[in-house]
This record gives sequence, structure tokens and C-alpha cells, in this order.
Amino acid sequence: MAAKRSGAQNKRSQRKSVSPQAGQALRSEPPLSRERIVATAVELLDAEGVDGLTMRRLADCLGSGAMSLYWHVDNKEEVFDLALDAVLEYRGPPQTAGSQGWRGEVVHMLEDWRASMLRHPWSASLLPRRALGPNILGRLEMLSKTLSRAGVADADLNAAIWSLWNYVMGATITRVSFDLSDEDMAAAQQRLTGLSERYPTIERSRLLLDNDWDGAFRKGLDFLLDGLTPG
Amino acid sequence: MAAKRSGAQNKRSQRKSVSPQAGQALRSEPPLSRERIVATAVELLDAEGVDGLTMRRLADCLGSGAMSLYWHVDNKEEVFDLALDAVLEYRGPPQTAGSQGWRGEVVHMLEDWRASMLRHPWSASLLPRRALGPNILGRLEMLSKTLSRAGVADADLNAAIWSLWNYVMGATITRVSFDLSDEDMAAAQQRLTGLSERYPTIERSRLLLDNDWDGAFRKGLDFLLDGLTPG
DNA sequence: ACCTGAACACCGTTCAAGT
DNA sequence: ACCTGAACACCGTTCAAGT
Repeated sequence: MAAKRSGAQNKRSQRKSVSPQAGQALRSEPPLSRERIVATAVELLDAEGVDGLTMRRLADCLGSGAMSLYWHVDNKEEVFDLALDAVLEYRGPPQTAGSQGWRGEVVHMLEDWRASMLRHPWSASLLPRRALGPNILGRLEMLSKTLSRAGVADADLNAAIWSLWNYVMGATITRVSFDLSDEDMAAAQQRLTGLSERYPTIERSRLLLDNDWDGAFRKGLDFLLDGLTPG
Repeated sequence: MAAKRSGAQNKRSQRKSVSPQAGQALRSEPPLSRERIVATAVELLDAEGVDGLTMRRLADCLGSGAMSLYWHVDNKEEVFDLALDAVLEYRGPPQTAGSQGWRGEVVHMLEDWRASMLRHPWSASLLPRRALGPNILGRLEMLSKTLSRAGVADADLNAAIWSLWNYVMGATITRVSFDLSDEDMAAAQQRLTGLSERYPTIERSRLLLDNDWDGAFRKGLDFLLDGLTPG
């Protein structure tokens, strides 16, 4: 929107060893920049969760005034967008690739996607409501290309991608939201047990407790791929 | 937590036709109650979205002081929990059921679940982060029972339920988040076209535009059921 | 070009008090 | 038992001003 940029001013000139004045932070921080803001936002989100990210607190962590952020960033929404995409970089298939064929590649891409989001538990539930940044688009592009090469017809491609995307998102969001402390988990199942005459089946199967999330994820993914892809 | 209840005081006694005093609302509202609070919260959420629900605004809609709500409700979190579950009641399979077998029942249950959430677009993205109320548990119980009767082994039951749950959640959340105005949609694809050399495949397939969400949902669901269930 | 403090219009919730 | 207003400790953001 605005003309604000943040690209080229990294030269930082030679600051001539600023003599620290009383009351100031001794080790003067590097100047503000989009990169620093985003990196610190990710740290803050990792440490405090979505509700912990506050423009004021973020500025505090950066050693700047709260309003200084607004020079580099339009608003809080943009901070979310940038932090999210920053966390979703894809480094490509592992060294052992090539030999494993397209199916292995797809599975790797989706498991890596999930793993990236699980490393930053705030990211999964944030993603669906935010703009698609370059890293997200890059992952979609790569997935698309691989499926296409695997023989998925153009007419079926979008449906296949969205089915997989939906599945990965749902699995990750659920996984994060049920990753409670053991006490919370026990309490929930406890509450359930108290109502066992109303919910006998899920009480008996201990639905809320013993879940092999990773195994279940992989199994469902395989079923989807069986259906979505030819051959 | 607290000893607060809201069950039995519905008698409301005979209020003796309160003479409306100047400055007061003429038609005096019915007394506050959990039910009224939740119903109004749902209306407000439907109209204004998640960010539009504010304790103060909610109280305004109810014609009461902001703090009055806290007698009936612990905090804002609980309002969310209650509003969410209120919206997820399940009325059971249609009249024509019985003849359609367990697979038809499962499909109906999950499509109804999705439809209920789509009717209240705030609900889908809220659900994963909230406590499971009786209506949600009821749906899980019914799904569980049906799958069990269909022959899914006890050992596979939880994985099957969570796979379906995840898929439904992911599909619904994505669907809601991409249900932008046409201009937004066009703008997004526009931006993509500008980068078409970086994302040629998804640009060519118009991934962000022509999506048959409902068809894709049903297709992926069928694939999952094929894999998850015996026979 | 970059950063700042004061100020505005909001929040959720505690508390002591009213009826 | 139920409702209330004042007050507290926060928010995101605008604006006019500093360097």
C-alpha cells in the first residue's frame, strides 16, 4: 500500500561507537527492519502464543518504541502474515530423493508441511485466515507440479490439491488443539466418564486419550492418495 | 467453577406490570439468562464475526449493563464455548434413512456437520480451540457407533474417527476462509498472475479461483471411507 | 528516512456496592 | 439472587512532532 520499503538500508554506515548515555540500553540494538521484526514476532509467538503477540510487547522485545514498528509494517495483520510465511519455508526433498518416486515426494512434502506447523503451534490455526505468502504458494506450486507429473489429469488437479491441503490442515490443527497437558487430557476424559451413559462408545474407545496422531495422519493420507492418484 | 447456576429460576414470578419509568426502555426486556445470552451471542457472531463479539456489545444487545453477564457466565471464553455448541446440534438422519445403510448415514452426518458450520462461518475456525460441548460429543458418539456397527474394528476406530474429523474440519475451515468476495478472489489470482513465472502450475490451473468445494469435499470423503472401512 | 510520546477509542474483568 | 458503575490494566492505531 504505502511507499515504505525496507530493502537497501542495511549498510548501517559506520556509527562511530555511540557513547552510551545514562539510562539508555548499553548495547544499542541494531536498527529496526522488517526482518528483525518478523524474526522477533516468531520468537514471541513461539513463546507466548497468538494472544501473546502485541504490538507493544513486540516493540519492547525489539528495544524500540511501540509506534516505530508502523514505519516498517502496515499493521498487526501484516505482522501475522509475515510471521506465518516465514515459518513455512520449504527446503525441498531430502538427499535420498529421486529414488523414491512421486508418491514418496508427495508424502515427504506433506509431512514436512505438517512438521513445520507443529514446530510453531500457533501457525496452523492462523494459516487459514491469512494471506498466502510466497512460501505457502511455493509449497502449493511444488505439490501441484508433482501431482501433475504423477499423472493426475488437469481437470482433477485442483480437487486433489485441496483435498490434501484440507486434510493436512485439519490434522495439524486438531493435533495442536488436543496437545493439552496430561492433566487437561485426563480431566476431559474424566468429564466424559461421568457422562458415560450418554457417550458410551467414545468413552469405551478412550477417543480423547490414546491417539497415535502421527500414525493416523499417515494412514488417512495414504487412503487419500490411493483415491486421488491414478494407477 | 463458581456456584453460579441458571437452571431453575425461570418462574420469573408475577412481575405486576412494571410501570415504565422515563429514560428506561419502554418494553422491558425479559430477564437475563444463559439461554438468552447464548442466543444473542450467536446472532452477534453471525452478524459481525468473531471479532465482533464483545462482552460490552453483547450486553448492549441484551439491554443490560456489561457486567451483568458475569453473573450468568464465567467469562468470554465460556460464551464462545456455549455459542459454538449451540450451533452444532444434530437432528439425526433424515426420514428416508434406514434404507441407505451405514455409509449413507455417515456421509449424511458429516455433510450435515459441515453444513452446520458453514451456516455460521465463525464456528469452524473456532471449534478446534474450544472445549467439546455435549452436541459435539453427541456427534462424535453417533459417528463412532455407526462406524462400529459398520464393522470397523475397535483398534481402528479412533484413527478412523479422527481422520474423518480432521478432513471435515480442514475442508470447512478452508472453505470458509476462501469464501472471499469476488473482488478479493480476483485480486488474489491477479497477484498470482503477476508472479506466474514463479508459480506456473497453480497459475495455469487457476487454483485460487474455480473450485467446486462441495464436489471436492464429497470426493475426498469417499476416498477416505473407501480406505477406512471394511468391505 | 526513521523514530517517538501523547492521545483516542476501545477491550476483559475485579470490586465494592446497590436492590 | 441478580444487576450495576467506576476503575484498572491493558489493547491497536492516528497524529503531530522530533531528528
